[in-house]
Amino acid sequence: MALDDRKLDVLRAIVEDYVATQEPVGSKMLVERHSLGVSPATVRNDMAVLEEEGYIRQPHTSAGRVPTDRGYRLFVDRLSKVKPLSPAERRAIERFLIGAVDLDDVVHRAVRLLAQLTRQVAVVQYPSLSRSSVRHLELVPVSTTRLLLVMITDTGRVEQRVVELPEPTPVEDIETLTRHLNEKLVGAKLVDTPPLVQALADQLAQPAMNALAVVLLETLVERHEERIALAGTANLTRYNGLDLAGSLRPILEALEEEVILLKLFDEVKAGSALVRIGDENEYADLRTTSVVSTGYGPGSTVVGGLGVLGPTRMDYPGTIATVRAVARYVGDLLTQH
Amino acid sequence: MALDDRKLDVLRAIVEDYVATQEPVGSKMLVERHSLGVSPATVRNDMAVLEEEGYIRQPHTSAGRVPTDRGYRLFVDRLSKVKPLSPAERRAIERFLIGAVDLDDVVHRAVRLLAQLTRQVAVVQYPSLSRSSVRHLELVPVSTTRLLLVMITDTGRVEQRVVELPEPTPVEDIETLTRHLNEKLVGAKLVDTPPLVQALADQLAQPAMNALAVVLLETLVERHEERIALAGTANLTRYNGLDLAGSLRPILEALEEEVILLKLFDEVKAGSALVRIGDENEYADLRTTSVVSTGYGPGSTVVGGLGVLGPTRMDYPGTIATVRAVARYVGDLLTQH
DNA sequence: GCTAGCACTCGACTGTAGCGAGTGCCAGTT
DNA sequence: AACTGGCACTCGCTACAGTCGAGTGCTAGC
Repeated sequence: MALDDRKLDVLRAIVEDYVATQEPVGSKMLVERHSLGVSPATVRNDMAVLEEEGYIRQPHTSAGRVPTDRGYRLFVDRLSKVKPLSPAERRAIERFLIGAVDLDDVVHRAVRLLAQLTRQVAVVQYPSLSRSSVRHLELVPVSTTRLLLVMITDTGRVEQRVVELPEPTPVEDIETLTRHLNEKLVGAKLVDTPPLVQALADQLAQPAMNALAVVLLETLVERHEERIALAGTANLTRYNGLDLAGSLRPILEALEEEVILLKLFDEVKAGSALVRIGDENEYADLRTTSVVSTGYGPGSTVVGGLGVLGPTRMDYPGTIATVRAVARYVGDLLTQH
Repeated sequence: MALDDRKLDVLRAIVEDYVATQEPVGSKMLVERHSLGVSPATVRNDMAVLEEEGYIRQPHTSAGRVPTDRGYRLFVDRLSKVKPLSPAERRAIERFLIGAVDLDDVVHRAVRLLAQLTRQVAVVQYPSLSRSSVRHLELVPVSTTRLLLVMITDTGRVEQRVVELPEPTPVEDIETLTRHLNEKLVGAKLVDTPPLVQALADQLAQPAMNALAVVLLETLVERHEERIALAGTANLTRYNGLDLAGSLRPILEALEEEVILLKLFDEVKAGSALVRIGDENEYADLRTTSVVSTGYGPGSTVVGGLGVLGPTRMDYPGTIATVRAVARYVGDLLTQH
């Protein structure tokens, strides 16, 4: 059965009220607070239909209605209007991010800002290595058989690895190697480097280069080392109505697993927010939460993801607006650095 | 009044039982579970004295006794025997830390291990910059008026900063500068670098070097950039008997403040554990918790701190043993890298 | 198609009673 | 002098019954 406009209005009103009060909303309250132009009884009939269709449900027989995941989904897709950021928020974002001195700083500031503005848990992925390109490579001799490989990417990330050399190698050779590496690799996307590295190794046919190639290929490209920053876990205590051990612990545990967090950003695009509501989340432990995420990067490219995690009963329009705004600012900052 | 041996035995028994059961312990239980050789009534008299002296207290008139912060302090100082690590734990530590590939990896593994073994919140400070020395400096030109300063320390930390040059500087000059910097600074403790940098700036009297000197002095030395890794916040949900908003939130908030966490390691020494119980903590929000911390580093030097935070009712001997063991292994690992 | 009215449900809250772990004190024993 | 057994007392916890009220579904009427 198709839902007519009024039923959709009722659903919207239920979601908005429930998000605001965190209490099941009844028919009387609803007509009082929203000018729906009909009586509570009519609303009750509409509610019955909405419940039958699975958009809302009753916690107990004698309680008001609460949106289901499906109800939130409909709300997000069709009912919510975009909520523009207040000038105050906009200023807060600018002021907060402007003083960042390096990439670490940008990420840390962004994640704290996001947590503060949304009053939820914020997650920011560092610019992904696989999506970055090489700006500079440096080989630092530590001993005659060991050197440190330092790679700097265009997004400002710095990665280092220890390389064990198969035989003592004079400093001059290392310097030549550095020059060769930079000539070949600077400017290349990380995903495109493997053949280049291989070609270089074949061309030079030098033990040191071979060891280096192994490290480059294995640790930097295949096993993409991703990093994550997290903030606002204290906001989880705002969900009242959940017990400590039962509900909070699994969420906190999930938040400590980088693998899980990274999956949140798997399908993000720049500019538009991705919303996963309750059951739509891949991980069972996060099925009581919703995740709003988006991609960021210079222009409209995506070098990493950021987002917010909170109860399914969250202010979706506001959260979406904030997440997108912060992502845009972070992207802009990256182009400068 | 001096406490005789039996009263101290009673206190020890109370602490051990309370830590094990998390429930106030009464006189009857106590004589049943420990062979004290006296009757409950006698124990009650002893308890009355211990309470008068402030070592234990009654949550309610008709409840058993619970140790006070003062009671735990006495227990830690005089009553607890060192608990040696089980071979299983020892093996777990070795196996877990052995595969670490770089500093980040060491720190992350250590903090997770610590959280897992103690079932509490673990905190590990990255090797402090101010206590490290310079291994290598690199200047990477980004544009003609901007370059990236990368510093690698002997503990494996890599720090980078963007330097704005006052005027376009040719690449050759940058290379000379790099050579000079490394000649002067490599091997020096970071705290000792300011006069060296200043001398170099005076000697060269070059605009680029001056800009560089400012960045080096200000960001790397004066404002010591410290980093922290955290794990096991989910273990906070094990404290039952605390309410979400009232008790958990302030702790989670404190854990997100790097400044607060760093203070935990202010006075650590290598080899011995520092225990701060309840009220002894500087920050009001952590007055319901205890912190066991120690320093780590190659040999008996201290380059950073690590520790564990949990309820005042924690297993002090076990926690102290674990914290010290992990610190020793981390220190050893750093000497290898 | 909407509304007013009504009987019904059921969670939240309140007050009462009984239970039991634990205590303090005192008189008696070693 | 130190310890013990006994006893009256306290008080939090649980169970239970009763009341209240928000909210519902249904039906008859507009």
